[in-house]
Amino acid sequence: MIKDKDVYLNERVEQLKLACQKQGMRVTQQRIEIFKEVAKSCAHPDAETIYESVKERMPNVSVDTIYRTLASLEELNMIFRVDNQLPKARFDADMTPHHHFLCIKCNEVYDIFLEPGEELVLPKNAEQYGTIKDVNLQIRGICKKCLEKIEK
Amino acid sequence: MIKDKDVYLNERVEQLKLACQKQGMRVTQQRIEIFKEVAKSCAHPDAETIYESVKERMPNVSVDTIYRTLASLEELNMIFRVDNQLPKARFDADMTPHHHFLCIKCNEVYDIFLEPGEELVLPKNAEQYGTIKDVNLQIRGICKKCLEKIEK
DNA sequence: TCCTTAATAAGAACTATTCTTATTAAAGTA
DNA sequence: TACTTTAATAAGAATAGTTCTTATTAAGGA
Repeated sequence: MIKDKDVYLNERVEQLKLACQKQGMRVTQQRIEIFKEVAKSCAHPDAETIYESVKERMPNVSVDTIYRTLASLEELNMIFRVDNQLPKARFDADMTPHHHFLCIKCNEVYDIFLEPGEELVLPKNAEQYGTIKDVNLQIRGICKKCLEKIEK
Repeated sequence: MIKDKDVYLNERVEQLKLACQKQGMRVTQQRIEIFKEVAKSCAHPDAETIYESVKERMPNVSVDTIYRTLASLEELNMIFRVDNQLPKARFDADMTPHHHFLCIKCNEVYDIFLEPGEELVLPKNAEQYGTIKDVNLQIRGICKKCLEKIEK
């Protein structure tokens, strides 16, 4: 049974509200709009993109609020920053464990989900360095779309 | 038989010279010094750190040369950029395949080498996204040193 | 409804990096 | 070895992404 996108989004917004209350953080309109913008995108948007979209609905929103809010959403564990070597930070609101394929041509980020039962095996001596908080597999390459363009 | 550090460094500098010649790039003093600085460090230094060190031997070296040279060394496949979520890019001259443990407290980067015979298993559907050029496993956590500090 | 203060808007400031331009030096040639 | 060409450099200005400062607003408890 496939969950409706709006239902999913509403659920996540409710989670955000609860998380805010738990942390004594206020549930502001900006926080909700910015979170929704990340949560409904599958493009792993950067701050500027989020700013442009949110501004359409909230014309007075400031760039600073975007950055500040993204940082607070990160602290609340509602979104995370996707590792990349580009100057702009990119964000992802899908907190289910997954990895990423980054295209070195178009900078698109694709999600890689493990198949059921599949599990990422860590290097044997990974734990000797300290307490592991987060594991991230980045696969860099040229995506199918770009490969097609090159062929032409 | 453990290879002497200086021997290793000289070997790598020779590789750099060959790579430059192959690409029609000039073997400049700056290129060599900057490369050596990255190659002899195990701290995955950032551009500023490299600049400060190189400046001791070449007082007139410019910040721009550091960045430009690091980019050209990257193109020559003599160094690479370590993924991280911090504002400063960090560099690694060890091109043997390995992964990283990043401490979220002190920002130290530790190398994780696979044991002989060990191999990183990629997600089954990783290849469906395109041609893979590079695979990178980042493990984020709190390093032993920082854990000790916290205990005290 | 009022009050407290966390969160915000606006724009200045900052930091890492890149660009511009005149100068230097690598390396091929005479 | 000196000469020539031009890639690479130094210096500092410029830019891009992000963060800070301060006055104002609004969330949410009283």
